[in-house]
Amino acid sequence: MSETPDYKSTVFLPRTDFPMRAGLPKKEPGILERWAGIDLYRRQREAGQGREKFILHDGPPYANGHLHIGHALNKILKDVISRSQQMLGKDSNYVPGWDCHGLPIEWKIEEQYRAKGHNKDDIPINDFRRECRDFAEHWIGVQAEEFQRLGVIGDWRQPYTTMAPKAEAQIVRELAHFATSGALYRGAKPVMWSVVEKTALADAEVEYADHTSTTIWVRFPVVHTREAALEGGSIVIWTTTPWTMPGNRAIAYGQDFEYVVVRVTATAEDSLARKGERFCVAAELLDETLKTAGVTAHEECARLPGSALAGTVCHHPWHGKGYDFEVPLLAGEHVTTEAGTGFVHIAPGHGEEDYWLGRAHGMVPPDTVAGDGLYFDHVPMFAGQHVFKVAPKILEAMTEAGALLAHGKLTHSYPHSWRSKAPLIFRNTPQWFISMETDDLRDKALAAIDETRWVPARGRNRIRAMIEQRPDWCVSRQRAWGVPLPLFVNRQTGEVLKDPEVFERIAQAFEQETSDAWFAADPCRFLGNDHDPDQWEPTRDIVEVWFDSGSTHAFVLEARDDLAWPADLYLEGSDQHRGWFHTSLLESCGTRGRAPYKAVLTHGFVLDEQGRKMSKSLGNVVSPQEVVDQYGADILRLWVVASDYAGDLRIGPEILKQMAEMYRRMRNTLRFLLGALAGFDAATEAVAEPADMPEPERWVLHRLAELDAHLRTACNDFAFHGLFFELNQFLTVDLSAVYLDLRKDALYCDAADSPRRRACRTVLDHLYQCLTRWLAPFLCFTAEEAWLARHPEAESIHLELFPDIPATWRDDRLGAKWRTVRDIRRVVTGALEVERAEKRIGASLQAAPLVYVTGAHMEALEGLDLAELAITSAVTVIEGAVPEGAFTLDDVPGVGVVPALAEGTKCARCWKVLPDVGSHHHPGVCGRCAEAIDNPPVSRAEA
RNA sequence: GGGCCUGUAGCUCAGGCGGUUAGAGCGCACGCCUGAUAAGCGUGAGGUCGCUAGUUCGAGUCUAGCCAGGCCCA
Repeated sequence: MSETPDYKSTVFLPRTDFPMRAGLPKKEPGILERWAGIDLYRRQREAGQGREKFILHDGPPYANGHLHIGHALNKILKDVISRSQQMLGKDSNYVPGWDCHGLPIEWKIEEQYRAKGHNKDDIPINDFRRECRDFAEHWIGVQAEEFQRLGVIGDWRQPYTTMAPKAEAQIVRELAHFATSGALYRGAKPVMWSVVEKTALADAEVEYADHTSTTIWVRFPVVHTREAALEGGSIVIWTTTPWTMPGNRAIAYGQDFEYVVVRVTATAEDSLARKGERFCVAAELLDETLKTAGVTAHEECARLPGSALAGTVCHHPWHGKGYDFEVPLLAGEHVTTEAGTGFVHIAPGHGEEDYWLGRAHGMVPPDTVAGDGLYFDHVPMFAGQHVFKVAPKILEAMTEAGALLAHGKLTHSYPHSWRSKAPLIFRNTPQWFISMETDDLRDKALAAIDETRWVPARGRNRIRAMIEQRPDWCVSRQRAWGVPLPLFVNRQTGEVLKDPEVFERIAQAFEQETSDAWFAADPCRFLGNDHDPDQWEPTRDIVEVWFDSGSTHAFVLEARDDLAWPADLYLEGSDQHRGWFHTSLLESCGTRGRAPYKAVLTHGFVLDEQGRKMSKSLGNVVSPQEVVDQYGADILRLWVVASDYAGDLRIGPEILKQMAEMYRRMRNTLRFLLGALAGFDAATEAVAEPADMPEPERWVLHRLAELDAHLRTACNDFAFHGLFFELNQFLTVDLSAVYLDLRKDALYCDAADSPRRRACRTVLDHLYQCLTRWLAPFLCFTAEEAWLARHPEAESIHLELFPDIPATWRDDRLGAKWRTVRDIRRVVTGALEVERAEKRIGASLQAAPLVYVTGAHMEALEGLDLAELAITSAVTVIEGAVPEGAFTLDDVPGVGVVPALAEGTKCARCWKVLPDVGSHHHPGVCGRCAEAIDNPPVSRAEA
């Protein structure tokens, strides 16, 4: 017996330098450098010349800290969409931007001054603003680095910012639009006010905490009414803020509530109620009110609907003591019957809803409380007193007036200052508003909502509801860091100067010198010769930052030649229905009559693995920097596209591990393809037509055609998680477990130029071409790495397009046929597993089972070699009844497998067990292998 | 407190008009291979479909309420 040689060197094993382990955290920065080196962004623009544009307009993040996971989600999603549109054949130009003005930065700078012992008010305003500007500048640099590390491609050399001189200038022009149309007006609004810090607070500065308030039930004597039962009686209101009583100007009732008028017939000893008096409260709250007031017996005089109260007028309880006005009853939507009396006392200077209700009825809010919490000198009875200490005196005065029906204490959730923790008050302040009605802004916005595509569709309802009921847009802020409100107000008439030339002079100055010019320059410079500076007073407010970002469409999309207006897509978290989507819509509808976007995509929020909000105290915060350092940006990107971001999404250690697992499968598939394609030359080796290929190859091409359709749908719908699920399924089930597994034999052992092997390598080449390009928008680093591994001379996969899939690849009949084939295969592998467990076989090539099938199955196997499919050395297929004892699967009726060992000897080269092994001139091998050894590949690359 | 939304195996997701034992991949357990090898293949165990009522012959799928969580607003 001759020695059997080692044939391993004659087998075509995979050869590639593409490493199994990615080492992404180290590798990705190198790829980024390469992109910077070839100026990939610029090359993409050149490649996109003349193509249809796709403009995803970036919603500007706020420049004040490191990125968190929500930023990463948002930016990666934008990048993935932008890149996929580019590869669909468009010119997808993405210009990132930043929101720079506003409170959080102002706070930070204030804090720095305080730390140095300076008072903000002592600093020249433009020095202060300079520091804010520098601060924003710094964080823009940091965030730009962090975004780019995630693989986000865009015009990082010329991003936009809301504090750029051109942006500030355009914001002036946008405001001029509203000012000249008359939509901008000066009004008054109660704002959350801290009497400790003597300043208005923004929403973000307010926190809610428990607070104990004095509650009072107060009679308002009725002086005019249509209801006889009310004559001579009183309306009882309930409030938790007695200090607002001097500001009372009206009483609100619920239009649809039932009210009842009662006469008191008996009272408890300490009751403030009087026998014989009549008063009115909501029927639902009568019992509680009577109990609180110590009324022990009563009779009902009348029941009436809320609507009957219209036109009823009361006197203020302190009528005759300086409060000599009428207090009308008004229908109010915010009245509830959850607590109180069903009547809400209205102080238009001290509550948002009060203000708007008063405004709707032409009331001018009275000024009652100064910034330090003291009543103004002109307030009768309480001048100079502090609102937080006045409750006992109010009670006393009410009692004296005979108006107090009851009082108590209530602990409830109440707004407090974030800084001082002191309770807040609502205080009336003059502000500038853009009217929702004057110029039909509300109607325009609602119409624009209908013309916009909202993804997911529910976004439409959400923003619609907000626009329908939102009050006028308050655009002024009493702060320092922002675009100055560029208005001149007539000192006598209060009228706004509407001269377009003045606005343009302001804009020009801002464009030259930033908006600091407003504070530095003499007003004459803007007013010119036509207007007397003694008559016109410049405003000292700044523009609220939402107006800044709401104008980005103007100073970015319209201003840049390489972009387009309106945008194809705005894409932000669902909170932006109230934010950027909302203000951009209003701004654009007000100035241009339509939305600045054609479509709006929203994603949810990132939560931890348990679905909870991330917080430092819970210790469940996942930072993008950590993920990038530990796993790499491609893993984070995979997480984004594999998640269903229509709702909230979760991230945590286990989820990331799973993503890394999925990535491994993708990477190893690419690696296998690269290895198996070593030396493949499509020009000489490829099989052109599917018709000339074996069926497994045609089936894979069919699956690629299906996936291609799915990919294009996913890109157009901006929804990728279904695609990634199917892609993973394809790689795992179709390729790794079936096609690649069964083709290893042909790839490794067939003669280099066997038709079967050539067809297989052709398909592997298609697989490689498709997978690398398909993955490019998503796993932008790995796709590039895999692309360059095979095309070292190429510039970048990101200059390629998605491949065009020939229509001939799609074969739905074959797809159906293969579902049956796979069923049969499952029965065979199941049967082999039993043999394996019984230690009768190890490798499947030791087996040569008998497979019993029906006629239908026989048809499905037509043209196929079941042994090849099942990776056994032989198979005998028998059309006929399944014999007793054969292996079967419940869900594959009609198929039975009787195991048998393959006959013959194991081929030393291909490891199949075959009868002819040893009968050829090369010892220990089968006929095919003997021939393959004699016909080594022609090309050197193949060797 | 109000508006919008979410809740199917450990994880990510499927489950047209309500209809037999609720699916997949990953992970896990066990086994195989040792020519994709810190890889590959196979088999298996995992679910009161958030909870409770109701409609129905029949509900993960329809209705109501509740619970938990998220976003926005107060």
